[in-house]
Amino acid sequence: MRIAEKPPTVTDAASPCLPPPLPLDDQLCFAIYSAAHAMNRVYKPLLEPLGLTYPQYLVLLVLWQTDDVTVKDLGSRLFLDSGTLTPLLKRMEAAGLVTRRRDTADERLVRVTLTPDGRALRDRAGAVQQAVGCASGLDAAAMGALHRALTELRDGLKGT
Amino acid sequence: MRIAEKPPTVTDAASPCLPPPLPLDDQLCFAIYSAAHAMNRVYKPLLEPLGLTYPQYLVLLVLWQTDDVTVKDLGSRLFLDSGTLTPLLKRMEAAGLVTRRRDTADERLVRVTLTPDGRALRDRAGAVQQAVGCASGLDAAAMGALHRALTELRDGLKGT
DNA sequence: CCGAATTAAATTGCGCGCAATCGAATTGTG
DNA sequence: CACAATTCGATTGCGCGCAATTTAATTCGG
Repeated sequence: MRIAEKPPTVTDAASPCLPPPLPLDDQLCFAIYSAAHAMNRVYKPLLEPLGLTYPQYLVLLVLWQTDDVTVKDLGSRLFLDSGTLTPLLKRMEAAGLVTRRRDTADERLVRVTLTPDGRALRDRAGAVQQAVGCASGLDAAAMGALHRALTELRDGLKGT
Repeated sequence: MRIAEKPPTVTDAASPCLPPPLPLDDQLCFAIYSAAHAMNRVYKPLLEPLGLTYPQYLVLLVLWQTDDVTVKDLGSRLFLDSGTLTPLLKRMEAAGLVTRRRDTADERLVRVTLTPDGRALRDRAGAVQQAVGCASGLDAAAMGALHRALTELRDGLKGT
């Protein structure tokens, strides 16, 4: 079952015991991979004036919704672990955007909170989202369908 | 769940015409971002027995289709640059999967070719793709629609 | 021809992303 | 209470991914 139309160059002989690998451009994984990088390349120049990387922007999205969360909470929301988040949060703390301190009741937990500077960046995020939405070139319905399909795929893969 | 004291929303009043940022889970960029990482997490244990990372696997997908390509060709097909590909290809060369040598006619070019070992891995790639296809939990039609939408999005973002 | 502009890779530096491991704190069990 | 198991975060090591710069080869303009 091919995902896209038959590619021009490669001709598959009638299926042997093991099928030969699908060509690159027919594979869903590469469509996701390359779209993710393309998206990151759009965000990068928009976030640079805010002094943010894309993952740092995601952390702020969480904190703007729910301030004062643990590293574990952040990780479960962003699907990242402490190996990624700890140094990232330290850089954000050094930049004055968040504070990190141990929970007094349970000293295993590190609670992450917004500083006024981190909270202030919220105002400039709307323009970033708007710019990316325009750049996507998709209408709202297509974006919605894409969003649902990707979320379903991600959650399906997670269980596996 | 903390008691919600009203945050000092000086900023909301400051720019009333700009909408507040969408929540994380509503954003297409995060759906793509998290789906890409989920996909990578599925591939990793499947590729590990082959001694491959996912980007290395993508390089092989290109070479299995078209052997003997330049680094630049690889980059344009995978949307990667030499800063990523050069060390990656050196690791693949060290692993005995590809050879890298300067084009005799134009010494600026580095031509990448499969070794017998690299070519042999092709047989084991079909099983990997099959396993991922099953893990996705999507039917062929949904995968096809997703593939088309992502490719359109990626190419739309590229021009921007 | 010769020098300037262009092109292709390599290199450097930095920020993820994750597996594996560790140490400290907490919880569970007898 | 003791003590094993669990949980959380930090740390280490490695492989991307990309911007910026460098070096070498080629092409172009005069």
